[in-house]
Amino acid sequence: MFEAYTIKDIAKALGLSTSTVSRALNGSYEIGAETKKLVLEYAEKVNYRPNPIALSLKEQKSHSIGVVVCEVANDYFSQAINGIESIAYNRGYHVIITQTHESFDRESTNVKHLLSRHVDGLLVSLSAETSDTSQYKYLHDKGFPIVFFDRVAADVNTHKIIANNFKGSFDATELLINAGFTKIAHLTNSNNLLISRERFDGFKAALDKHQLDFKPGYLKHCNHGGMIQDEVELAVKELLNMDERPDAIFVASDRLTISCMHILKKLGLKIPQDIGIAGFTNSDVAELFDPPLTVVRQPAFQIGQMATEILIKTIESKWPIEDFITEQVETELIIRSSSQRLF
Amino acid sequence: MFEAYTIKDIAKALGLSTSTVSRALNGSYEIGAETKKLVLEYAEKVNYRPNPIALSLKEQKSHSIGVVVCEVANDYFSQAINGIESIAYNRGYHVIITQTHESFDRESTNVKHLLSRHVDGLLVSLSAETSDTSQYKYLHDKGFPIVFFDRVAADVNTHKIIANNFKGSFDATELLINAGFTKIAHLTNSNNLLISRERFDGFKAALDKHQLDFKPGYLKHCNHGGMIQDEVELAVKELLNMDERPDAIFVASDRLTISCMHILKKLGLKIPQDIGIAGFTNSDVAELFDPPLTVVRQPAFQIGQMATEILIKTIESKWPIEDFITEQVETELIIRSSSQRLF
DNA sequence: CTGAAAGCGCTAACAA
DNA sequence: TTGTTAGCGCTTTCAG
Repeated sequence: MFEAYTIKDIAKALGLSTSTVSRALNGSYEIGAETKKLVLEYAEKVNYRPNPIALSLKEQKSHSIGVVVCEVANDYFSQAINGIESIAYNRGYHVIITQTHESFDRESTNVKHLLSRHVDGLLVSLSAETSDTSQYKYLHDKGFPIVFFDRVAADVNTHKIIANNFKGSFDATELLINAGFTKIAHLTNSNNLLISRERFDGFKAALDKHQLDFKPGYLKHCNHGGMIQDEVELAVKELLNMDERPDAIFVASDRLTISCMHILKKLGLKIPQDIGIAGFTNSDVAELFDPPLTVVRQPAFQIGQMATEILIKTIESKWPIEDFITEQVETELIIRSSSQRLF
Repeated sequence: MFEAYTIKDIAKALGLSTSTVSRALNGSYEIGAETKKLVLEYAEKVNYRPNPIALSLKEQKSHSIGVVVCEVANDYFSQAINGIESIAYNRGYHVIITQTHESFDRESTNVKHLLSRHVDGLLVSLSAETSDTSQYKYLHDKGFPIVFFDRVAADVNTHKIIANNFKGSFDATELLINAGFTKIAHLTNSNNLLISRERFDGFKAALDKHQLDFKPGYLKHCNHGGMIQDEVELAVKELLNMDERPDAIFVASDRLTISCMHILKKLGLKIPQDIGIAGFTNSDVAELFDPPLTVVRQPAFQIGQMATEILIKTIESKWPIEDFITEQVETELIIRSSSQRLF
């Protein structure tokens, strides 16, 4: 079961050469049917498994893919990783996960580490701090397979899988507007991230459509993506202390949404009586919140799967890829009572 | 940055032999200070990184560890994996994660797969369905490094990291009793799992201490660990339909606790007015629930770290390990309003 | 149809 | 102190 039989063992046992055994195992045609059968049966009997490390060394491929995300313990990313693993596993790749904790330095280090591990490709979701994407550009130009998902680099022309952030944001904002909220604040991640900008655009477009003014003071960026509780708390307090206090907040990032809820609770605000809330999150328990939370949910599992499919296809492509695709998937707006206007 | 310089390249460039370069790089003493400096400087300059695959082949070690858990998208396990990664990364190991989805067959397949990948050791948390642990016994007897965490195999004498399930359970149950609940049901995972039995024992001991009868009808097992929503729903409904309906439920597993909350909400029951609740979970948002949920929380991150430390120590031990340790860590009881008696 | 041998990158025993 | 060489498991020319 776990003793490693090698090709050599088989060759010796059967009085053949290693190359013959190798050929038999790989279904080569230039081999006698007899010998082939013999080898296959014996291999089966001893439960022979080729040594993947030897194969990797030979093929100059590690059969592993590197993943760069901000955090594993995050609903969106744990679901995405689930999707990544599910595909990778079936295709014979393993997955090396690294976390940036929203730091650009750690992101760079992780990428270098993954490369030194000779991963065959990279699945990347940028850190909130990242504005310099030159390392990816460099690698991509060299022909190294990279697929971005969710937090993509606008200026690297490779494969990307993203949600329809504009629409997700637009719909949620419009929902708040239709519910009767007129002073809607927007709490979002670092502006470095394209998703932040797209989500802001959706937010803004909904305001425009309904002839609501956009107040710059209503826009708050948490540049550490909610990693630093105090940063979020400060932002929320600033919103609440404004002369014309917002009557609702639309939050544009998973972790931020949760942090925001914690802070509003801590401050003793009633939702939605004191303030309405809607936000991006993939939490499976938003329904259980007090009050149940209106959310924009992304198909994280599928996004992980799609990104991995494309990455592996790129890795295994015989030809240099020229056409890089950007796949966009739809978000889902789940309406609950946190976005009802009750005052 | 990503061109792979090899020892051979360095040797050629410097007019040395590969072995000299190797020795210089590995800080061997049997080498001239001059040469060493030369090599190191050049290696630094071209950013030489040893090929881990070649190393693995040579050392007959993959520098990877296999992880077997039921699910990644689960608060407890995603936190544990976070801990696992944090240690493994620093020690130069990578982590291959596999999921059982609570199926014994998948668990067996995963273990075989990991072995064929030549992982150097295994970090295992059993599936709810697993009662046959012979594959682990077999491997362990062969000297293969295995560390169990959380859901351990009682009959395999290897390293184990577990929470103090008895006490966690006892304390939570006693809390419910002290709050005034007298008819406390126990919703738990498959009895195959030692943690289920330990948690039941803690539950039972608290009842005994307070002279409360244990009603067998109040004990419900969900053998699929909450993976099958209908199973949980049936169990909860059976409890609610009993002649002497329980006035509280103590839930003994992360996923089950969440499922139970979903179902009670769906059935329109008010917590804690209609029924009190406390349960094991590592959710970071239990505070936001309606009502805030009283939980038993495990130090999942640390458990992951400890398990990985011990596994790597075992892997790297020069001597066959004889003494296998079982580390027990304390749980934390976080008291919130779901366990208050309001009727 | 089958075997011998080289080579993937690296280490280590053996020579010099 | 340095170089030569074999070998880790496998595939793949090149001979036979």
